[in-house]
Amino acid sequence: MDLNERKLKILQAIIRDYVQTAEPVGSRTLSKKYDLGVSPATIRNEMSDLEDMGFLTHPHTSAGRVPSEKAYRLYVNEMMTKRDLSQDQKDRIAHELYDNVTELNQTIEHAANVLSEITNLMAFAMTPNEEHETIKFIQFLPVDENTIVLMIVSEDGKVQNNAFRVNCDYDDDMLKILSKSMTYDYKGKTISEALTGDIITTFNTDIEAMQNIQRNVMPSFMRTLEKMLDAHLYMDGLMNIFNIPEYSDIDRAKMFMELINKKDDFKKKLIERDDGLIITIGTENQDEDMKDVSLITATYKVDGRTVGKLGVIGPTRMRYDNITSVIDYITDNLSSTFKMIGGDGPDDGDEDG
Amino acid sequence: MDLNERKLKILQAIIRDYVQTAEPVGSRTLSKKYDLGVSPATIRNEMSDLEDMGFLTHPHTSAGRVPSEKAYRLYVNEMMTKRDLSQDQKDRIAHELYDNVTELNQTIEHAANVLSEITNLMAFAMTPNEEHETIKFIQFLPVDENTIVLMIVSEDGKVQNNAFRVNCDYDDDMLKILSKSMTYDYKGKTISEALTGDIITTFNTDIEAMQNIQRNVMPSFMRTLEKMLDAHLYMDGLMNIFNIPEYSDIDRAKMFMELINKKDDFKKKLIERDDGLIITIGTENQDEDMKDVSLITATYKVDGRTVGKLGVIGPTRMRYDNITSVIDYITDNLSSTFKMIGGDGPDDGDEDG
DNA sequence: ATTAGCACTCGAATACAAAGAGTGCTAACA
DNA sequence: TGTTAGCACTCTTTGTATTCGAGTGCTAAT
Repeated sequence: MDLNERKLKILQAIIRDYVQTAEPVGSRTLSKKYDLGVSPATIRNEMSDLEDMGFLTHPHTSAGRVPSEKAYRLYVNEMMTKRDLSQDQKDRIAHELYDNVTELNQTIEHAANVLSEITNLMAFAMTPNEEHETIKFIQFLPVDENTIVLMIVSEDGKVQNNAFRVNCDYDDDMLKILSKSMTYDYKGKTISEALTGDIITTFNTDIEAMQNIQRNVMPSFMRTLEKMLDAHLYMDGLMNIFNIPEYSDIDRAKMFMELINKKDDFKKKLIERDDGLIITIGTENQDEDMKDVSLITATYKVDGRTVGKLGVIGPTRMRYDNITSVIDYITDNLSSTFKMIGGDGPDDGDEDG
Repeated sequence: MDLNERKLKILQAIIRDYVQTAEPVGSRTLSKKYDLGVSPATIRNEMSDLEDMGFLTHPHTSAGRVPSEKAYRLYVNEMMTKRDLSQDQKDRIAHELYDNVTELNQTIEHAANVLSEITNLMAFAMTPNEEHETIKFIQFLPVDENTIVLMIVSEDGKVQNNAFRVNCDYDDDMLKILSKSMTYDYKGKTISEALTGDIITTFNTDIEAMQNIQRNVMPSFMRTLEKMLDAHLYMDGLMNIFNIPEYSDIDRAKMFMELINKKDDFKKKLIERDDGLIITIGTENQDEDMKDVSLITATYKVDGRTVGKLGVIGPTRMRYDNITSVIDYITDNLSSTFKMIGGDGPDDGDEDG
């Protein structure tokens, strides 16, 4: 049996229709709605073949056909064409990503937001994983006699601060010396390197007190580095699941919510995925509890380096063509936004693998 | 007609039962489950009276009785007794609020988390509204030739930073002078005062360039102040709604979600509420779309000053006694935690209204 | 004043028939 | 030989009684 032109055309029509209506598609409706040039009976025969080939399934005898995962995969690989975004959509995206951009994280949050609004799905965006980010400077600031604020700034201008308490004496000058010494030693190192603990700061003035305060400060310093390393995951469009027929059953809705509510797990899954535009359909996700959702992720770049991911998650029945087009557009725009924010001097230097 | 002892006892039993089961309570089940010492027929008569008095309603003729808002209000005002928390609950709360506490915000987030887990409702916690918080110092730090990081620290050690771009020349020393001068002028002022724009910084060295950079920096400074002022709202336990019978209908679940998903609106509602433990039941909420939920909020304090709110939201049928006890316990513990973090030197000084 | 008894009500569950959408097969047709 | 009309068959959905049960409200007896 051969996947000839006509079978493809019929399969495509079924996918289109099912994606839109979420109802099994029958031969009669198909022949009425789409101009296929053959009778329902012929379509039925072809459908039967397509089912034998594994592209369609049958909820029960007297129902229409539903595309299988294999069909979606074929569609995504072979039949899908890139859509142009409407001017309105383009404007909305540009508005969210370019207007009033002061902070990286805010822009990424906006990206998740606009993606969910356009696709009507649950969308997410992850901030860059800072592993290869280099430290620019470190500063300790006194708040009161036992609270210190630590601030770490990376080359790209990302800031992480942390207030913590210590149980030893210190004064303004000591913190200044500490800041200076540690900046001297850590500047240019990546965060991962800093976290190994191999870097040891020594002081010209070998006052006991200096070493003491440093010892006291190190745990918080490490924790702050860890926090800085940690990618932040923004999610948006949770509400959309209430409009998706697949989740009109409260139990299914719950399962879906549980899946993405374990944020750390979900983040891990995202980090593990390959770069570029990746589509995994149903059981293609090795994860048992993702076996009837599809996940689309893409990476955005800064200075040609892959830094963050964004995407959508939803039922396998989704508008793969529209969604991938939107994601493409957003990642492109994000990347150019980040060229703007993230230091324009292209410090094209050593990037260690 | 008089709300005698027996009526109260029956009403209380009905409330207890309904809160637990979410099913209308009949006279027969009531007499079986609770030791009221009277027959179902008597209970029926009393129920009828209670209905006339507005404490019970009747979904339909042949159903049991359901407590009205008025009944819940009576229960909350008169019949409710404070519950002791189980040791397990106390331990969980202590664990979340005391262990590994380095940051205020994290502790508040944990408070929302543990509150939702214990009550099985949607819980929230709001960071202090910083209106009366005073500024401790202001610091501008260079990142690269046109990106500056601004950091504002309050007396209580809260930090807000912001990276932004400016279009004028500056160097390290200029930013140092700027930081020093502005700190001199703003130190001790509340954030609201700072936001009025009445404070004008002048420079000893009247170099043109200094004034120029300050002009460039002010908009971001103001925005950062605003951000600092903005209370952060943490929510937790959204998933719980899937286990609440009232929201087993997908449309109701959606309505509820929409209510709390407009985070800014919700935040505003919370800020507007009075201090202390406040319970509003159903239509007692002036808000139309909150007419069938109950909202319980409480405030926690730092140094005797009311600073933040937390609470739960859910169907009017909720365990008011358990919940208020838990909230009481958490706010007490939060307050003492914040005595710990927020500078132990009691700087009992001028607090301007 | 309390309670047993009983008729009555109304929603929920059950059963069953009819309708409708769709398939699969067969035979006729171009 | 590929295509199509026709028809029996399947299975869900919808509608309609019918029954069941929990519960009320009233009355009369205690």
